[in-house]
Amino acid sequence: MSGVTHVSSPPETTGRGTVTMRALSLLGAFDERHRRLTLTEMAARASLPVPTAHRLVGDLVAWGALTRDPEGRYVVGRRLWDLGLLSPVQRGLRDVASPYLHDLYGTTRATVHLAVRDRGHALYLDRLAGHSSVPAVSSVGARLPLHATGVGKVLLAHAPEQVRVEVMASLQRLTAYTITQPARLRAQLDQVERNGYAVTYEEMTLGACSVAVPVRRRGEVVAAIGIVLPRLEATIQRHVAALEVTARGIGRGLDG
Amino acid sequence: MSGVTHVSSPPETTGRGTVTMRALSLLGAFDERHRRLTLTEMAARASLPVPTAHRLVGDLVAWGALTRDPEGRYVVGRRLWDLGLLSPVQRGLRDVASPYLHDLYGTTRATVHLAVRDRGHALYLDRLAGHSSVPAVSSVGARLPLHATGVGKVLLAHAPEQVRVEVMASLQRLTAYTITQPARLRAQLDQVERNGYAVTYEEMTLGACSVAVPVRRRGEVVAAIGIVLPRLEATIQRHVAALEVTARGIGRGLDG
DNA sequence: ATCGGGCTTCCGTCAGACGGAAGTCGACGC
DNA sequence: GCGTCGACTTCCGTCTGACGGAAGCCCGAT
Repeated sequence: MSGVTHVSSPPETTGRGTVTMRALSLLGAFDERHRRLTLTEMAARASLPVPTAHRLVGDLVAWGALTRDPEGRYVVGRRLWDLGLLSPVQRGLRDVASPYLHDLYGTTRATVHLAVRDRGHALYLDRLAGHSSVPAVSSVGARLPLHATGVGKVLLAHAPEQVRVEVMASLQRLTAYTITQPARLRAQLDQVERNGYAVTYEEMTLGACSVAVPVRRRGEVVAAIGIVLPRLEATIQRHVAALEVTARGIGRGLDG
Repeated sequence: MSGVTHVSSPPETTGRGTVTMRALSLLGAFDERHRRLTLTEMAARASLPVPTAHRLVGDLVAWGALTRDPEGRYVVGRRLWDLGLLSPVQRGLRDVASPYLHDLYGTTRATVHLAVRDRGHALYLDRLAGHSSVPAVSSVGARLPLHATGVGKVLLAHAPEQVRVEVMASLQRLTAYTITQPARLRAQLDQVERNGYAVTYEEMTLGACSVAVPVRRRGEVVAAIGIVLPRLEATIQRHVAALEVTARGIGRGLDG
């Protein structure tokens, strides 16, 4: 470790693109809405001629980045799943937090979330949902808006001003209760910072409220945890207490 | 979907290898024991000249397959994590099973495992461990031996004869209680098949016993779930009952 | 100041990528 | 059955972008 300068950011010659980039763009053809693709579809989504895609995909399959499902469609392979788990995308955080979250789930029996901020979104790192939990849109790996979720508000309240400005610029309405006025949101964020917790009332999904608190490491907010409930009533304080215990546990775990 | 023939398996010209393969081999340089690598290390592990690796890694970083950590080392990037989650590596199974497993955890407060057989190993797809749970070596994505774990024995008992033979050929000793005699193991597997559940007594890790049952989909064993406890005593039947309820739930969920 | 290890840039050579065209395969309709 | 169609796979002549040794750079250690 020494001469760490920087990888020359891609000049993007707008030409053909390197072979590597082309191969990667084929992987990029997969997303939440496209988990199974035919060769032709992949080629189209990656803007590559079919024979070229065919060659590259051959390599990807040989290595295990892709596999074919029973119908012959291509799907993301096991090897990428393995690699993904290796990613330090907050891996330390997930590993440390996991037992605490399960304990919390055991206590509350509510859907539990662990999220970090990824640019202008809340990135869900873990999610525990029992069977009887409130149905929710979240899932591990999902990116949800910062302004309409419990963990999102916490993360936003502790984000740099620049991020807040960007997010405020387009507050998408998701339900009748979504906060779409920048001023109101800003007021809430101030409260979140003061109170140390955030709440939402059906702002993301009807029938789902949430409470969330920050996870701090050496004082700095590194993540947020929250629970989702059908309604909050007067139970907020109790939940906040449980969440805070958990958050402190995780914070300590991160240092150890 | 039609002319599904087959991707010509790599003739492996033993030459330089395609660009794509080289890029992938750089990703392959990462594993559980090498999560953070310098450029030079990656190049060495992939048997590539440093300047070549540098160019390829540049692309991988630009695309998001790799990132640099604060110290300048390379680590698996967020985008691969995303992709990995997309992998159908039993994704349906994990998604369906998740709530059931959480319920089971809520009831037993023991470490809960969900695993499938991957060749001669048990591949752990999910793992719930509370804080007070028995410390265990397992983790999501891990591959553990079939002969020394609860879920492993279940999966092995329902595996094709060929797999059983292969596994029997080398029964690695892990603790003083690991079963290393093929005959004894085979007798146990017969019992597992008859009884419908498997148990282990500190065969993988000292201080950790386990009970496991198969998850069936339309009669066929597709996975196994199990719990880990400090000891089993006379509680086996109760745990088996809880596990079976869960397994049936998952099995039904898979069909729905 | 000097050294060494690792990262980055250069650039002349040429291996290997490229992709249009043609061949194959299976499904479907008549 | 036969023809059509869509999708996959193979071929192969062209030529581009990959290759990697050498040199330069940067930083920390001596």
